[in-house]
Amino acid sequence: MSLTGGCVPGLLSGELVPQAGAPCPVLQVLQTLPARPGAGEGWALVLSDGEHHLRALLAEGLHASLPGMGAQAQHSIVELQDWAPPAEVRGQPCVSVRALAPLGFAQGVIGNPRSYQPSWGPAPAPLPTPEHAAMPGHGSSNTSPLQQQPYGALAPQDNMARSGPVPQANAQAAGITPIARLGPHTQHWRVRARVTGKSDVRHFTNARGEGQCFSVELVDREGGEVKATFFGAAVDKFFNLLAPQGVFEISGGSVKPGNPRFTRHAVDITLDERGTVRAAEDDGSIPGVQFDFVPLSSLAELAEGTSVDVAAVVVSALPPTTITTRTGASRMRHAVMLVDESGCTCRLTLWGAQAEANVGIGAGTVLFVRNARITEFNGLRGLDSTDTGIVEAEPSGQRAMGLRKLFEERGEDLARQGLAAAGRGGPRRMLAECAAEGATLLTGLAEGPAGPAGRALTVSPATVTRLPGVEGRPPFYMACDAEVPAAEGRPRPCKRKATASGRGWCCPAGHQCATASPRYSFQVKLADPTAELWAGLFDEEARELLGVPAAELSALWESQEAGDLQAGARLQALLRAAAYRRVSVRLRSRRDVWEGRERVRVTAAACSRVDLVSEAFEMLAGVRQACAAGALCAAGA
DNA sequence: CCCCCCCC
Repeated sequence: MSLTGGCVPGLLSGELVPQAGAPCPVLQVLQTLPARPGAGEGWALVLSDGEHHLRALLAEGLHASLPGMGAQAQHSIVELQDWAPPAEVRGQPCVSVRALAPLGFAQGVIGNPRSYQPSWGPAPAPLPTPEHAAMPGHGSSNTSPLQQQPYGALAPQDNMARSGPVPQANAQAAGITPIARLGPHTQHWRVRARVTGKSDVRHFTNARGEGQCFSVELVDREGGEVKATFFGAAVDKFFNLLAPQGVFEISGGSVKPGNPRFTRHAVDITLDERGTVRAAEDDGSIPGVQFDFVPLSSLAELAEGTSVDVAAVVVSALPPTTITTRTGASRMRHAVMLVDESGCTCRLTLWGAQAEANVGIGAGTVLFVRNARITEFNGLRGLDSTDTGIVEAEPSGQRAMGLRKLFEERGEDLARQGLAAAGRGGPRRMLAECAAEGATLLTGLAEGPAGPAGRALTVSPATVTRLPGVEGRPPFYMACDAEVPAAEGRPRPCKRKATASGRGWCCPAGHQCATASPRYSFQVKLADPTAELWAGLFDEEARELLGVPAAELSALWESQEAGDLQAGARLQALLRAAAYRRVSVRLRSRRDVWEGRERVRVTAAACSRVDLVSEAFEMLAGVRQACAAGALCAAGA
């Protein structure tokens, strides 16, 4: 079983029609999405023939023929059994599917499917495959609209004469260049586009002196997207004019290849004061903001810095804070934890204007985020808002409703894992890998700028096989309550080990306090099928494991010391309940010197009970990968 | 021509 290579152009041109007795086109589901993000009418699919992809609308009720409309259907292989000729939906040709059947699953995306629109890209257009030629209705495949043009060879007027899967009903107004046809050296272009994102003005200093710029994200009626950046005097001329959601004709700038580090598009536009921008009539033919959602589960596989769109619900949020940047500027920051239907959680940090515009978001808020950047902190993947991105809070539609339902059903559960969630967003490791990381540290080879510390690795599940007992050293210490200035925000407690001194407490930092607070600190033994490892747990992680705060346990401990047998029994019960518990832990190895000898200590940066639902999703993904050994497995196998 | 920085 393989995909019907080359059938996408046939489907979009209307040349490929359902025919009794003919083989059905076989396609891969790249994405499932509401037909109109935010408007909630039925479902659409992005389907791929391995070379190109198209949007397909599903007839009512048809989504039930797929194994699931969330993460489950992604990458599945389907057979199109019946469909209507292509029609234009919001400026995009779209095939309406009347009947389809699932055939199986594949591991990841097959081939390198690209947009069906004629493109100038450097890679040669895929040629029709033999299968393609053999498909009924494909007799004209040698007139593929995807033949290449050299860079810059395409003058705007050529566009009109060129056949292409963009229906001629889309014929451009005179002199308008489709964004999709902007090549890295195209000159004399004019685009008519909607502003879907707009940055603030950025001031900078470089070799040429002081400068300023701002950027807008644009989409045109064919769905082509590009970013335009205005420099110098063009900022004063056009910043106020270019209102978000407005439609404008823009020309007089230069087009250059997009640097994938800085843009999600193939080319970038830059304009100076010689550029022109004028407001154009908004006749509704240009789509609004287009989201291209990816599941949070996919973030682990994407490169850091990649720009993505996500649809998710907030399960917990820290209060927004204002931080001072290295350059002394002040900037609002709002970190929230997201979950989506893939079952994965992920941090999202909103910055600056995006944070200010959304200060009210919190647990239960559904967010559609466009153009979020994948970042990593302490080895944990997360998302940051970007200046031309979009954060849409509480969108309408079916997808948003699904997320609200997810929050209602599992929100409390997920919020408890909250910002301490271990395990999401990075590949999962086994304990043997953590042990190996520690061994490398002892060689000194792994020493990075952060000193003798290894990477934080997520292990899930690991089983707690040894805990402190009720005899000997208590599993907590008395921490100094003195307030010390924090890097940002409110002062934090000193937390150093305090010793009783007269009526109060004192600590190695020289603080004298009336009170001190118990905090957990103890070692546990963890086991998984590959290794056993001792790891240190501090207050928050230990509390996750034991289920009670250190103050409660320390009170029992002291009563026990005073001979209270009942307290002793309760203490024992608490510790026993945590034994053999399965946890997700984030472990970091550090090298230090103790009693003259170098050693490696492992501490838990996060610890939470294994989340069975997330676990199930990941196991399901593993089963699929195993099934897919070659490429595919039979349906129902 | 910016520029992915900002914070835990």
